[in-house]
Amino acid sequence: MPGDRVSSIDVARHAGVSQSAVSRTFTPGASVGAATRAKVMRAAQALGYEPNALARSLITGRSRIIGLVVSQLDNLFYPAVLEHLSQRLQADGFHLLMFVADDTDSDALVEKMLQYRVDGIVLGAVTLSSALAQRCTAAGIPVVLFNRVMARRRGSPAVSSVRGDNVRGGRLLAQHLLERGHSRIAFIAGREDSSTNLERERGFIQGLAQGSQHLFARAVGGYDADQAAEATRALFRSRRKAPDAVFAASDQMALAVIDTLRHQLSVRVPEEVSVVGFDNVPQSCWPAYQLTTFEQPVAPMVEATVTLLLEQIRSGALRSQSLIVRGQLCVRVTTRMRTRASSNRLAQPTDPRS
Amino acid sequence: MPGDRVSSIDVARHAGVSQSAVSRTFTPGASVGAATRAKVMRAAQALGYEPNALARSLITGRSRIIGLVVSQLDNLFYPAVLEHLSQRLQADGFHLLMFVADDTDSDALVEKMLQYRVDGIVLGAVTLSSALAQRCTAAGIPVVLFNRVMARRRGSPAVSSVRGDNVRGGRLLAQHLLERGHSRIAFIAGREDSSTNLERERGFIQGLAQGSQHLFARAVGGYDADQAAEATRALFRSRRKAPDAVFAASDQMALAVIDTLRHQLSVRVPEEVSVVGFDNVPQSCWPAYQLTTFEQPVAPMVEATVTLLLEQIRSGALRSQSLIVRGQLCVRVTTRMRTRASSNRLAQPTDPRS
DNA sequence: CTGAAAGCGCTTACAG
DNA sequence: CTGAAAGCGCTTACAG
Repeated sequence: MPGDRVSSIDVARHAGVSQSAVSRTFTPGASVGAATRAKVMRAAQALGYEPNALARSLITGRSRIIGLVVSQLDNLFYPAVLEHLSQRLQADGFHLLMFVADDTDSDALVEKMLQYRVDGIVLGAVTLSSALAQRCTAAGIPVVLFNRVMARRRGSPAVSSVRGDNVRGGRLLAQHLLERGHSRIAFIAGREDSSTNLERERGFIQGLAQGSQHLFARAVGGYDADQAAEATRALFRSRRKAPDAVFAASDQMALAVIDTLRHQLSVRVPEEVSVVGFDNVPQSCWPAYQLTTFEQPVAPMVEATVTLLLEQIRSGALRSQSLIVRGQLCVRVTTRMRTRASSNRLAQPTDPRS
Repeated sequence: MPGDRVSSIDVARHAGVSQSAVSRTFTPGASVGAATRAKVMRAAQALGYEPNALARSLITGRSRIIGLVVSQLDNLFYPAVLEHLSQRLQADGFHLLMFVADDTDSDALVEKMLQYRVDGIVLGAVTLSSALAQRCTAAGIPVVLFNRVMARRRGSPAVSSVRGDNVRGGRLLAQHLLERGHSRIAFIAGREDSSTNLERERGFIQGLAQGSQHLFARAVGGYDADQAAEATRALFRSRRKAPDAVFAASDQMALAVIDTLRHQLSVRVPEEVSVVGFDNVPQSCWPAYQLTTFEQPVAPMVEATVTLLLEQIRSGALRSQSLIVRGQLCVRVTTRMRTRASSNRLAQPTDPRS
């Protein structure tokens, strides 16, 4: 089989130079004479030589592999993240090694990552316990939590993280709903143990409080479309006690809420009920929805993650840093227009649009 | 830093055994005495030892890494594929190394994959030229094309592939539209150079021909939502010459077609126009759409891909095989009900549902 | 079952 | 600039 298993020694022999010369030719920045380099390149070409990155890693102690742990790729937010992250890393000569967290065997997962001697880790799995991050940090491998933070515990080292502005987003969403004159505002939570949900809910409640309101109703959707639909049915079981606005902690859930309202409960959005989400996933601007939401900007979040990671890899020192990436409110059409009396107390539950 | 850079020699010293004994303890199937194994395990635990997979790969000649080349993760079909594939491979002790094809530098991409000594490659990028597959095959690395086939050229070796039943799907979709009494049937193509589009269109035209019809109109959407929307506007520019049914070569495009029809052109689906797609992506069964489509079954396709790949890796022999995975027609509500006269000639363009 | 030793394919001081 | 040599951390015949 041509091209199979050719090593730098083969190339050296073919070119009539030392093996070191071959290595140097393929090491950026190493000093090789022009003539030598030319001979090596010719031989390499002829033999179809590619340096063995595994052997190189063994000696340099750098694999240029970043471990990526994901759990729910069905989350509409992640495909774009994955593509950006992979691309961005690739541009710097790093590549992602994928690990899927199955909830069950997170120990085996860490072991595998350590075995591959990954240079760094991006943790994008909601479900994963902080133990994983701890263990990798203990092994001296930089870890960046993506779209989540770790609950601080006494004695535990801090772990770097990059996330959207959940608290501020929640607050702005609440303000927006208040401005639009809503007074029966419900919240559908994501996974209750997740930092994203905690922060979004906190911000939202703060925002409501600024308008002297509190949550009218609350249900749990677990960041899952089916659960969110179920939560919606529960919230709207009684017409009399139904909310006039819903904040779902993710776009994924918000879209399910809208669908359930429109197609199953025959409730008009936004005429009868306003719905807002969080993330600004691509689907949220589909014409069928045009969801009002708070953006988590993929590119800046990826950029921040890569910066944090590479900075630690290059310096060789673990330095914990929490980055919050600013996003903005995207007002579209799933929230009704302003009522004449936009003070909360006097808000009219009717639709002023038409 | 604890746990940093501990090798089998460190463990051997700590346990008072030879380095070979340590290696054997971590090699499934190797013969080690129970006492030795226990000592080794204890020492390994104490030192936080994990065998270096890179060093192992160097000597075994197997990296247990599969290169995955993707190009458009925005395609709604791929997130599920990626998750399944990664999970399935992980169960067999393999992991995916991600490569994003940027259209521009596919040579550098192949080089990188060869450098990492991947054991196999899954090519999921539409855009990538066949040259890539050729080169990897030439290097003795098993390649499986996912969701595409390579145009056969004289002298070029065949490359394995796994795909859905595009031709049959296209034909069944055409039959379905004919049964529903349509007579002005349009097609919106994906990327015209892709094998998926070629096959789906061929099957569709065959199906129409069986009902003595041919394409009423044709436009190109390039598997892109915006382009598909544009194509829809072009197709429906003149009400008189507008189609009464549209087959978009992917669900992604079909959903965009429906949105454009409903929200921009005020055309009712399915009352005035039926729309069908291809893939059966998760979004196609969202209540807002309930798209009639032809399924590409993710799990079986992934399973076939893994089988093809691992079989070649294990045997060490490249064996080209083309697998077509059966799917089924998913009839939902974007196609109108049967007309009384279901013969094509006499089909009524009115909606018989209500 | 166990250990000593060779070797996988590289990088990188060390001399020259 | 160039080569000889050591060594990264493993696996695996080869003896015993």
